[in-house]
Amino acid sequence: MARTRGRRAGGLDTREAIIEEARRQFGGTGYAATTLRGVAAAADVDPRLVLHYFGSKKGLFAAALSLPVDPAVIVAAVLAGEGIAGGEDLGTRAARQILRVLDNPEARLAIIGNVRAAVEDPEAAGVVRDLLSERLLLPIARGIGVDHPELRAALMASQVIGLVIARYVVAIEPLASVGDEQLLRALAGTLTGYLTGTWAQAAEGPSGG
Amino acid sequence: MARTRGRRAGGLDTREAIIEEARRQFGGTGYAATTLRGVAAAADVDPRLVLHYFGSKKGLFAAALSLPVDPAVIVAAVLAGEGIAGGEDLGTRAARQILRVLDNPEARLAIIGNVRAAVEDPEAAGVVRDLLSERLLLPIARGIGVDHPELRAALMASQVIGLVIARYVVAIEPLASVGDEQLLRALAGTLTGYLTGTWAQAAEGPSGG
DNA sequence: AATGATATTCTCCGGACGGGGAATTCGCAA
DNA sequence: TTGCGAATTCCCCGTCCGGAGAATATCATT
Repeated sequence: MARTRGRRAGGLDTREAIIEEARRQFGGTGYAATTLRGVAAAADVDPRLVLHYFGSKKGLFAAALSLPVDPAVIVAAVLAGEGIAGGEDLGTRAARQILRVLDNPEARLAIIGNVRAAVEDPEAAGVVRDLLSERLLLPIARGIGVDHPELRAALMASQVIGLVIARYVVAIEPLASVGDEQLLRALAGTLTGYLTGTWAQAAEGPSGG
Repeated sequence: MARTRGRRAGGLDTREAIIEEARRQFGGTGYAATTLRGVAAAADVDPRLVLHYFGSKKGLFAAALSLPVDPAVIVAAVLAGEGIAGGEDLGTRAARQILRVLDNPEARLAIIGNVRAAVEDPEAAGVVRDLLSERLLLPIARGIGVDHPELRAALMASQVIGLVIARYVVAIEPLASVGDEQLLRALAGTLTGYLTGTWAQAAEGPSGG
């Protein structure tokens, strides 16, 4: 607990410390359960300072959990296979990119925080929907010229969301601690099925039982 | 808004009305965002009455969102294929049962509420983990005698969780409004892959990078 | 008709939260 | 060395929440 009022001595970057702690708490406990007071306490700072820097709780959230990766880059990597050993199928490349992003602790916390917020708040849900489905997975599905690209993208999004929650939030074992190679193969199979499977044709019966 | 104090006239089942409204709110907005006062207001009742019946907010949650289906029955149905047209593979039968449960509005709200709560609260996460993974999907994986049943069950759980969130919470289109037949085929493929795929063998290196 | 149980409400409390006003102290430039 | 702006703190407010005590009206039983 700091005591003396006024500006602190030494050039410590307090603002960055607040952001870091906010990332940890938004990612670890969700939007609603994270309080300005809690972040401030953990960052050893007066709550008013958090507001001073970020204006509001939403401002803090936006500052802390803006994605440190560019979706377009990932899309290009998946479609072209650049920087990856050749010969892999599309689903494997997509799975590899997704797991690679989730391996970066900063990006992982940001993604978890956003997904958690999406479950809590409809507005945040829109952000996740736009980013994950429309900006990341839909371009991939469109890029390979398959039928029903939107549905395929949405299904992939569902698996990615489920993976994030099951592995990092609910922590279902042994999924939470499984090695990346094994997880990669499993996930690749699912994504391949969603991307290029032949299940997408509509049934003939109008309301068959 | 009711006004007169004391017991109401007529044999209306107020308790059931409260449970129904609680189910709607827990499922629709999550645990934290649901308030006793909000449920009480929607049920046209004094907040104290909710506490009188259920003791606490957690008590209300438990009463409202206890699953109206028995996991063991579903497991048996999937493993034996009873009541279902024969000749279907295991993944299709599992997918069919899952979608069937999600088609029941009461069960769906309960499941959504539990999944939402699992994302918010670690304790609720334990409940979901236990129910979905250990009581439902793990017995299925064990029942068919395949390797790594725990991992297969966890992966299936991740897809089910993701489906619930993507379809009903985040409402990603066209997944939210796709027909059951199409969704069944897509989901069946994934579950079959997780249940019987050959990806589960471990890599040879003990800690290879 | 009396009586006890139950359903239902009103009023209140302590605590936490998001946010704002204003004071204090430091860094930096003139 | 004076002064301005930024950083940091203390104190405050209104609101909402979960929950408890006590009063009142109806139901069920005798």
